[in-house]
Amino acid sequence: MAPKTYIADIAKYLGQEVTLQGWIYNSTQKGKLQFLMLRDGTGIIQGVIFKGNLPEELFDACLALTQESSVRLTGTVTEDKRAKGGYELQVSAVDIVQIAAEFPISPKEHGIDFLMEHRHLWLRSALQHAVLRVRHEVIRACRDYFDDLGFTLIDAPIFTPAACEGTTTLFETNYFDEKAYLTQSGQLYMEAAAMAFGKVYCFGPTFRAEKSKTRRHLTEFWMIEPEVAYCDLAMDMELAEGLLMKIVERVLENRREELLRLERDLSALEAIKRPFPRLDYDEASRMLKDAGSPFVFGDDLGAPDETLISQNFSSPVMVTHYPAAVKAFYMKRDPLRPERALCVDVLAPEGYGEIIGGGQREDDLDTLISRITAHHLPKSAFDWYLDLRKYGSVPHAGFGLGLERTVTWICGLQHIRETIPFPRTISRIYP
RNA sequence: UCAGGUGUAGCUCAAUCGGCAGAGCGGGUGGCUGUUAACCACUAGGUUGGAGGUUCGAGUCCUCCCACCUGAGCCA
Repeated sequence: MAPKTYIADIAKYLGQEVTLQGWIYNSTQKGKLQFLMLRDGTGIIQGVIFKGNLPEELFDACLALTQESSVRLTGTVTEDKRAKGGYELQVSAVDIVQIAAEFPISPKEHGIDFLMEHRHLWLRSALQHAVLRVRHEVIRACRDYFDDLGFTLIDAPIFTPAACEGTTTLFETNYFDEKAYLTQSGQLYMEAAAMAFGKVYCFGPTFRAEKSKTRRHLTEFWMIEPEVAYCDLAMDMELAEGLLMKIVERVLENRREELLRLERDLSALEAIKRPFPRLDYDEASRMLKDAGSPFVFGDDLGAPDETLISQNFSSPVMVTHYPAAVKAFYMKRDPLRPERALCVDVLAPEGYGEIIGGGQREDDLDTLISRITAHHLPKSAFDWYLDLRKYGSVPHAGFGLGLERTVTWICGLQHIRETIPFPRTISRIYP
């Protein structure tokens, strides 16, 4: 009985007989020869079937193998320059697990809507493997980064009683005949956790019911949100900068092959260096005005403005001190310029725009109460949050990193939707 | 919600001025011992997004509707 193995480990078995278990990625016949491209999730290898080496009925049975049929192939591993990857399997036995029905996704071109309609099958393709493996690496880098710094992972709830930020749209659910909402951010809960554990982060899904139809938006996306007690804006920015460096270093170290398959320009990632450029809102405004943007001083930066600024730098740009009026109620004001918030947005380079938003939180009870009133938020829903300012309030800060936007940038993709296994957008909840 | 665009075979797309509904791929059948999106021959495959209208005649023009795409606003 030949040992079972994975294609990723095939080099160890050169000259030996092994059994591989997988699916037919593509196949082609040439008379008495058949070539079966087998994938098993770890890689792809070509199986060669020659009529003279097999019982005739087995050779004929293999002719019936369709794309994505599941098979166990047993054969000898050989080296062959003619094969992609350098190795081949000289097949001696075939165990057909199932003959697949006609697979909708052929090796030829398809439109994005068709592919998304078949997302559950599209995941089998090489490019989607590459993107989702980079996603996995980014997640691992984030978790390792915070874990190594002594942070505690504290999961935030997904059902929440009220908006974290009053302006945006919430998904409403019926929670035993009461209204509940899907979370827009774990931040307020992380503030509670930071007062308990000092350094914390959460990593979970986030929901926004905004009717945004752009390549940067999903209705369900994942965020990594650290929160640190006794932390000011400058320390917060150091933390964010370190996280992004860690992500970039790790994907360059471990996912080079996937990035190259995605035709990512690696030099753009290799060019990223600390310290990242830091601009305050006034400097950013001047840059936009010089570039001829219709930007109005006092407004939030629009998507084209973010693109314009980030294109001027090879590393992510940190834009700070936005007008408090355009930011959330919990942002702490700059004591030197009370009309400004102690906040930071990090814009990814190459025009990718905002991937991080964060800053220092308002830690004074009375100020926070007046902000909640001014924003017309239901105070009763925030009683627990206000308790954090009553019982040992300290300066603290944190940020949220949008995972899919980060992966879009790292992979150099045009659109965010391929960076999550099953995207949810305003027009898609299937499959 | 607003602006622009698209909708034709399973998929990707053609169809001139309003004049016979087409190709490639994929599928099926046959051929080939080195294919990489193979190649060659044959073959099946259509409610042109939907409903009205104009016309001798509509994939094409008009009205309404639907779906999707790309942006804006909002945001990560």
